[in-house]
Amino acid sequence: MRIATWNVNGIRPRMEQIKRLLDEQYLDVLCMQEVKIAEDIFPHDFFEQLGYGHRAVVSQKANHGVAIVSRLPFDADWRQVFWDKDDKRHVAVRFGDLMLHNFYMPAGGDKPDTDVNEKFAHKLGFYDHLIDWTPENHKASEKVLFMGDFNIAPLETDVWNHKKLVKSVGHSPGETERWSKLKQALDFVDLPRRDLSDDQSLFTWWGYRYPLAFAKDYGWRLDHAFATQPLNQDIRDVQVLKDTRSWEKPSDHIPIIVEL
DNA sequence: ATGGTGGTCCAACCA
Repeated sequence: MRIATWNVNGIRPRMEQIKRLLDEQYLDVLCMQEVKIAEDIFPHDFFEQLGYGHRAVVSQKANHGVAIVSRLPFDADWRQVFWDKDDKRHVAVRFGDLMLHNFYMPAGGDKPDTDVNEKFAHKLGFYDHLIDWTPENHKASEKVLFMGDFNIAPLETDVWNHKKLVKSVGHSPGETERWSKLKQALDFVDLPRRDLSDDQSLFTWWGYRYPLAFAKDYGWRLDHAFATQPLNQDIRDVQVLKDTRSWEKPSDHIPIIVEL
């Protein structure tokens, strides 16, 4: 079973790229973030024709929005609102004893200061709620997979320049501490780093604003996949698909694929 | 210290 996560940055301008990813990678399940489309006009027919007959969509007009599309039927779907702000950032599905959660965490605005930046307060509040909620709803002995765009680059080697970026939103101490607490909540394995040393850099996002960002490898690791220990036993391979960032009309994020 | 791009939707917000 091959499960992927990808922040597509708008599902409508990314239809060709999504089809290409599904075809080339033989995916069974795709978790998407930032679909940016009203729920009632989600392109269900497109996925139906590609063989993804099972879908769980939590989205809205213009911004945010998540979806899970699957070839395999799931037994149940679940949506949770965190920090009392229902801007379509979570959907989950259950395949037998496997619980799969898809998250799109708040980005957090420009300044890492909760006094002047409400978006940063929202980001920390969302994390705090999730850190409490996770062990209330799951056990470390269950098979749980958290995937998505968590908008935090936790390690020094998860950004292209730690010293330059340590006071930036996405890599500040208040954020990286919360990422670690979330990881500890169910004794999760950080899958993309499972077989990679912490001194090796690993990125999943290169911004559009500076056009040379990808060429110069000015990246951040914002997208994550966490597995509980029992699930980790079942995981055969983990891939980060850097190549997709050089496709025509790319998303600014790249996919992570987990094979069970 | 600043601005660079892209998506949504048509002024301005989000990232």
